[in-house]
Amino acid sequence: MLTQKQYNLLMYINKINREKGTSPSFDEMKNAIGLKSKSGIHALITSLEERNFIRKIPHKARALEVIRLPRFKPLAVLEEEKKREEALHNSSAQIPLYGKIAAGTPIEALADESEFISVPFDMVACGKYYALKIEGDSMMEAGILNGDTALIKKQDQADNGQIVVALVDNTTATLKKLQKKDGLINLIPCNKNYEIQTYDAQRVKIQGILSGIIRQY
Amino acid sequence: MLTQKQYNLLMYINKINREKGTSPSFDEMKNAIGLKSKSGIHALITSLEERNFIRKIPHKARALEVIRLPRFKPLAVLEEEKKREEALHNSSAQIPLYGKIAAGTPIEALADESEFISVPFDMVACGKYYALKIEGDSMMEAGILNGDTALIKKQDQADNGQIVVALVDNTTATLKKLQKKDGLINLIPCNKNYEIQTYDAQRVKIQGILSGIIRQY
DNA sequence: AAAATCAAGAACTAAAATAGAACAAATTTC
DNA sequence: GAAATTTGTTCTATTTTAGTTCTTGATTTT
Repeated sequence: MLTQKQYNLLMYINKINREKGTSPSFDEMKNAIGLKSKSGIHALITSLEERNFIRKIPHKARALEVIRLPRFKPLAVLEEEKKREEALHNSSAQIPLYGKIAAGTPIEALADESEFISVPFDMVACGKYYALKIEGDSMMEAGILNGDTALIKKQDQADNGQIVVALVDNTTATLKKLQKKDGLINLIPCNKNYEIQTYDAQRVKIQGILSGIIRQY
Repeated sequence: MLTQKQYNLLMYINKINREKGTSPSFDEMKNAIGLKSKSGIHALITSLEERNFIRKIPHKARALEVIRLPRFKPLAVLEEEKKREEALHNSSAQIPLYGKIAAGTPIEALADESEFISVPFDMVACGKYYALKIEGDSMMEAGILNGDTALIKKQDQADNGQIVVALVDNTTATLKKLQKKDGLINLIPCNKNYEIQTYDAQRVKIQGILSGIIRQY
C-alpha cells in the first residue's frame, strides 16, 4: 500500500481539494508535509499517480485530482494516531468525585469512587487526586464558592497557609486554611462570619491540599 | 483540480447560470472576477475546459455550461471523519487561550489561537468557547481571582446579572457583571473598591459570557 | 562497503495572471 | 437587411507563480 508520506500527502491534497475546491501547489504541499524541497513532492506525486490514487495534468499548475482514497491506513499512520490519542487521553484526567466537603463525614468513608469528573491534565501534575463539591460559603473570601468543585491532592502533610481538607476527630471534614502553632492546629475559614477553630494537633488529620477550583456557570 | 482564479470563475459562471438561466459574457466575468481585460477570462475558460469543468460552444455568445463542480467527497470518507471527530470531542476539549482580560485590547485582535488549554468536556456543552486569564481583582467578590482562567462562551447577547466580557469603544475588554437599563449599560465590578462604569449601549459590545472558572494552586 | 533510498537545493522551463489592443463573429436594433 | 452594438478570439508582452529535472549529500538496507 502507501507509505506514510504518500498517505499524508494524499490526504492533504484531498482535504484542500474539498475545502477550497483548488489544488495545493508544490510549495504548499511541501510545507504541509514538512519537506524542505519540492523535488520530494514531485516524487511522491509520481508514485501516487502510478498507484492510481491521483490524476494530474502534466505541466499544469494546481491540476491534481484525487481519484480514490486508500481503504486502509498505512501502519506508520496508525501508530502515530495511537500515540496522539494517548496524548489526548493524558490531557484530561479522570478524577473520582468523593462528595460534599461540609457534610461532616471522613473522606475515606464516602470514597466509593462511583462518580468521576474530568479535569484538565495540567491541573493534575502527579500524585493522587480527588474532587470535592464545596458546600457552604466559609471559604468565600478565598474565591471558593458554594457549588464549586475543588480538586484535592492527597497528602497528609501541609504547610502553614495552605488550604487543606482537614478531618477532625475522624468525623468532620472541612476545607480550611491551615495554621500550625505549638502543637495546636488552627483551621481558618476565609469568611469574617466564621470563627477560627483550634484543635490539638492529634485530633486533626490532613487529607489533602487544595490544588484547583473548577466552577461552572 | 483548479487554481484559485479558475475556481472563482467557475463558481461565478455556475451562479449566474443558475440564477439567470443564461451564461455571463466575457465582460461581465471580467468585472466579476476583477480583471481589466477579457483575454484573461479567455485563458481561464480554456483551462476550465481542459480540466473538464465546463463545456462551451465556440463562437457562440453566452454559451457556457458547467459540467461539474469541485469538492467531491466519497461517502465512506465522510462517515469516517465524523466518527473520528466525535471521538475526539468526547474526551476533553481544546479551547484557545486568547490572553489576559484586563489588558485593554479587543479580544478579536489578540485571537491568534496559538495557545490552547484543555478543559473538562462537560464544561463546554456546545457553542464556541475561549479562555482568558484574569488579571486584577475587580471581580474578587464573585470568587474570580487574579490569575484564574475564565472559560468564556462566545455570544453577543447577554441578560442582566450575567458576567460578560464587554468591549468598550472597541478598545478595552473587561469582565464585569452586566446591567442594561434605558439604553445605558452598567458594567458592575464585584469589588467594593471599584466603581460601576456606565456607557451608552452603542459603545459596548458583548464578546461572551462567563461559563466557567478554572484555578490552579 | 556497496547499493538503494531519501531529502535538499539549485537551475531551468513552463504555466498562470494581467493588461491592452485589434479584429471577427454573433446578436440586436431600427 | 443593414447598421450598430455586443460578444468572443487572438496576439503581444511582462511579471509572478509553479512544475520538472538533475546533482549532491546523508541515511538506511543488504
